[in-house]
Amino acid sequence: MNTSVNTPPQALEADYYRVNFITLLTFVFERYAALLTEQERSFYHQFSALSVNAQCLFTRCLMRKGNFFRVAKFSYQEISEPLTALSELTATTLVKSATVDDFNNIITLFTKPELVKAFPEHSLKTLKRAELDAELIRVANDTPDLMFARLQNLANHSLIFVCTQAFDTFRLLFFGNLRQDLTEFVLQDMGIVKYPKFTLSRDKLPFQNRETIVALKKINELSDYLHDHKQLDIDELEYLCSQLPPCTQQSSIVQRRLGRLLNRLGQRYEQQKDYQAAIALYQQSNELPAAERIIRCLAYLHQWEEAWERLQQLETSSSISSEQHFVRVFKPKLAKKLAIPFERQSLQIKPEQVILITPHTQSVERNVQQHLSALGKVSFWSENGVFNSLFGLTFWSLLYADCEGAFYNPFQTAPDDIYHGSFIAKRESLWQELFQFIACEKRYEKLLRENYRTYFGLANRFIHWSLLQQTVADIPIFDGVRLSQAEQQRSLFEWTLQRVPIEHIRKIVLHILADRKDHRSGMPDLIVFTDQDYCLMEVKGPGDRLQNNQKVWLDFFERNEIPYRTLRVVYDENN
DNA sequence: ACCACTCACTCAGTG
DNA sequence: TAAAAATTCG
DNA sequence: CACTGAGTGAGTCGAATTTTT
Ligand SMILES: [Mn+2]
Ligand SMILES: [Mn+2]
Repeated sequence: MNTSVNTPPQALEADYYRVNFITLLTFVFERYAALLTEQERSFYHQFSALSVNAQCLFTRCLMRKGNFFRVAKFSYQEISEPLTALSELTATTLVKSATVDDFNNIITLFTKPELVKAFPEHSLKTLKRAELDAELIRVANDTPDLMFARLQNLANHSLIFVCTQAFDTFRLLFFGNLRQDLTEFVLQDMGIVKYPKFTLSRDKLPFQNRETIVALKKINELSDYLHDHKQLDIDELEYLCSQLPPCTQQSSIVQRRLGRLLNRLGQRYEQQKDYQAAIALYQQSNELPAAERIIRCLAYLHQWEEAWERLQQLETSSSISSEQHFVRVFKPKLAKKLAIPFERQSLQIKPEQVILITPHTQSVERNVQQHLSALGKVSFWSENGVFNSLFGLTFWSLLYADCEGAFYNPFQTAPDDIYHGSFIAKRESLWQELFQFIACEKRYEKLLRENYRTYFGLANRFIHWSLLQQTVADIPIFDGVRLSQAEQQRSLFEWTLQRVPIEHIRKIVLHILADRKDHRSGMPDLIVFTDQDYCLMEVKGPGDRLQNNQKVWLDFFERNEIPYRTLRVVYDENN
């Protein structure tokens, strides 16, 4: 795969991460001092008062995974005396020496051989690591202090606990989320990720009150918990729900993330067959597919009238493709239960084409690509990548418009309001201008090429540069195809512009624009190029079926005369 | 039911 | 959002 | 004594994860 999206690494200062950390802290403190707790302000001030050495050590801890560390094991060139720096840290409230209560967490800081040697009186040698941990925890019930002391000794009394709560708040305020961390800085410093120029909003800050911060941190905590615990019974779910932040008149970001969390909790209740509880959660959610799930739950509960009522309401109120599709599918089922007459309005989608090919170890999609190449057809496995990329290239000027509430930190890959209903309205004049501009096919094609060249490699949520840049030479399958030199080196981007009518591209990206969230996925697996034509091809292996969002896209292709087909692969067992 | 492997080496037991 | 080095287990 | 099989310990490997820049 081509890697020319990147540039060679730059040299960094020895304490680059400390500098970045201070940048982050200062950024937040300057803007949000009023929203911080006393503890968080003290976090900032205590850190600022540390020696450079101690600042480095503390930052190193925060960059690592977990809350517990064994500083004696750290070996950093730029930290001259880690244990001295550590004593400086333990004198503050930033870091606490580990206590016997932390025993369970501490043992992971030692390797298996170390533990075996440290506790020769217990035969640990033959145990697997997980069993070893469990066994140690078990025997530590009898003599916890002694065993903890032995580990703390072994580690030169450098076992510490670092509470990340305060830093989490700073991260949240800086990034607007808790997914991103200090690595964003270094990736940018090294030139591995480059961002387009955009101006940060300064007047209106995204966080206006403490409640928003508390709510988001709690939502994040519960989400993580759900992620790590796949099996939860109803009591546990109830306990989680009792911790949910109130959803009264919250900021839009809380609304969205709380909605997603409510949906996940609702799904767990559905798995436990507690549909009443699930409905109660979905009703508080404004995120897809809450409305659909409520109706499905009502159906599970045999509350047909209520379900019918809500379905009809959804049919008239929602213009979202996936919800309309749900109505189309579910309405006949409910109507039948209620003995209401209805006319079925099914989608007009071309039937599957069946193909028999010899099985390989590769994926079905690659198999089909190989098959196509034998027929002299060039194809790329692009899924949503190509058209989302063309979306980004088309609407680049909207995405990076200088607009209040769009960009809050230097590491965003899309404006913050990209999924808001008001996204276009807020950029109305630019939008009108651009719409006029791309009305002309020549101009539009030129714009796409220009933006591709000008912005190539800049981080953007919709644009997958490395995919656009791919050539058949990057895909091992095409060794047998006879292609001209030019075709061999032609990028997917070029193939697309040369084969796909600009009118088709425009229709598709406008459709994505109409609902950036709902229409970003479900596009076919392959884009196939023939002499003059192209075709979008969804591949289905044995047992695979068209998903709803795929059907919606195929329906769109049908109505807009965009060439597509669904290929059903049957493996030839004789080979 | 168990689970990295190889390699060189020791050592007790056997004929 | 990349790539390589280091660590760890088995 | 020659041979065997069990056990040991060191070193290494691959895969997965974590850390670094
Ligand atoms: Mn697919
Ligand atoms: Mn498929």
